[in-house]
Formats: sequence, structure tokens, C-alpha cells
Amino acid sequence: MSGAGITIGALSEQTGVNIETVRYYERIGLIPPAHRSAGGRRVFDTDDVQRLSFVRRARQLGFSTDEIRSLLDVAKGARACKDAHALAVKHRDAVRASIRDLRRLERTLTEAADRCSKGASPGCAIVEALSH
Amino acid sequence: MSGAGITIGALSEQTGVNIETVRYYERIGLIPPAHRSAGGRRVFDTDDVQRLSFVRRARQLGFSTDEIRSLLDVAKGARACKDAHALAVKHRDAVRASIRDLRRLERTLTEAADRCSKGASPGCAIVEALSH
DNA sequence: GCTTGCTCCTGTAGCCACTACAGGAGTTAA
DNA sequence: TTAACTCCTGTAGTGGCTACAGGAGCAAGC
Repeated sequence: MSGAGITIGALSEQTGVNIETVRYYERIGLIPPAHRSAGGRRVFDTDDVQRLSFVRRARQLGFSTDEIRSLLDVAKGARACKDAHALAVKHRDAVRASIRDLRRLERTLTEAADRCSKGASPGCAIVEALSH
Repeated sequence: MSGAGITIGALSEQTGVNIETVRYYERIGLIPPAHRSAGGRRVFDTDDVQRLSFVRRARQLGFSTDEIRSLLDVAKGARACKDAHALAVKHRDAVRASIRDLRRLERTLTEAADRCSKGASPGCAIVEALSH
């Protein structure tokens, strides 16, 4: 038997989530406490694989663990889809803001680096830029 | 007297760096240990204002504290401008990579949110996207 | 049955760059 | 003198992991 007895190592391989991270997610309640074998080891099933994959993809999209908790609630029907939509839009707006900030940063860094590489100014152009 | 005796509070206001952060920077050696008054309080001067402003601008550009240490070395001539240039370019490339990642993220989030708001699918489009 | 080597367990501490206290002491204006 | 304010040190918390230490379960080979 035990057709669906998945060890934490196998779960980690299947989902791409680090073993320590799996235990961490359990500790903070992002995934439910795993069932245990007679020897006290965690035993997972395919549902656990699904859920952990969900969590991983959400993390890759940059959602915080708290946000993922809400998304999981939506997934299991305990919360309205509207909430997931609001989260996604809010997060997307934050991402857009980050992109704007980083673009400005990139310009500033490029300008400083270009002036420096041209060796025009007497001091260091990057240090100059930071000293104002 | 004490024409240049700046308290930590005044320094914080002039540079926009939090008081606790100033003490933190001193603790990790990003700024040198401040001089002390008879009563044991930190006393800063205009050089300290300059240096802390430098640190702040570098942080705003996303340099790590270790990188800022190197930039400060360049600023005081203990290290070549070439090193600052290398740091700036390396950091700019990291920023560019971040922007690329965030753009992809933004597309994914927008797509999921748009499908959701249209209310076309039976379940939640965002949850669907995360469940694959 | 025993050993070897692998995986797993718990608990704790570290990472980065701060931020937020608690509990006490110096300083300044009324 | 007193009240209000600023500052001091030391410690702990944040998020999202990651990395041990020191021990125990478990499978395969001899």
C-alpha cells in the first residue's frame, strides 16, 4: 500500500521548494501540519503537492505569505474571487511602482557609469554623483 | 561656542536618515564612531553630515552596505575609481535584470486580473493561474 | 543481525537593513 | 526646581528564508 506516501525530500523535488522551506511554511501555517509516519516523519500526498506548488507560484509572482494565505482561502472557496482580484491588482500596482523606481535608478547608474568610463572629470564621477 | 556641534536629532533631520539608523550605521562601521559630549552624547560635524548624505544617496540607489563601504573608500582615495565604476555597472545590470523580471510579473498579474474582472471563467482566474 | 550511509527530526541562530521598544540618564526652558 | 524633551545602551522583532548541530529513523548490503 501507501501509494501516496510522499517524503519531504520527494515533495521538495517535485515542487522545487527547499526542504527547510517546506518545514518553515508548515511552522508559519502556510501549509497544514503534515501527517506523520510511525517514526515521526512527515508524510505528504498529491493534494499537498498541489497546494505547495500553488504557494510556490504565488511566491514567484511576489505575493507575501499573508497574501498567499488569502489566495489559498479563495482557492478553497472560503473567500470571494473578488478578494483575489483586489490582491492581484494591488500587487500589480506595487510591481509597476517598483519598475518605475528601478528605471529611474537604472538611468542614474548608467549616467554615472558612462561619465566615469569616459574619464572626463578629474575625480570619480560616481563618487561625485553621490556627493552631489 | 560649539559652532559645529550637531546632535544626532539634528543630523537625522538634515540628512533624512532615521536616528536609529544612524546608530545602526555606526555600529556596523559604515560611519566612524561619533565624538561624544561630556554627558556621553554623540556630537557630529559638517563632515559627518556629508558622509551620511553620501551613504543615504548610495542606499537610495540600492547599493548594499558592503558596496557603500567600497564607495566610501573610493571617495577618500583609498581605492581606485575603476572599482566604483565596476560596482556601479554590476549594480546597474542587477537593476536591469530586476526590471525584466518585474515586467514579466506585471504582464502575468495583469492577464490574470483582466480575465478575472471579465468574469468569464467559472472559477477564479487568479486561482486558476496559480493552480496551473 | 549488524553496519553503513542516507534521509529526516527538532531547535536554534544567522542573513539584510533596519525599526521598535524598555528603562534609564543628560539637557534645556519655564 | 521641575517638566518636557532628547538621548543613551541593549535587546528583540520584521520577512522569508537558510544553515547548522546533534540526534534518530530507515533501507540495503554483508
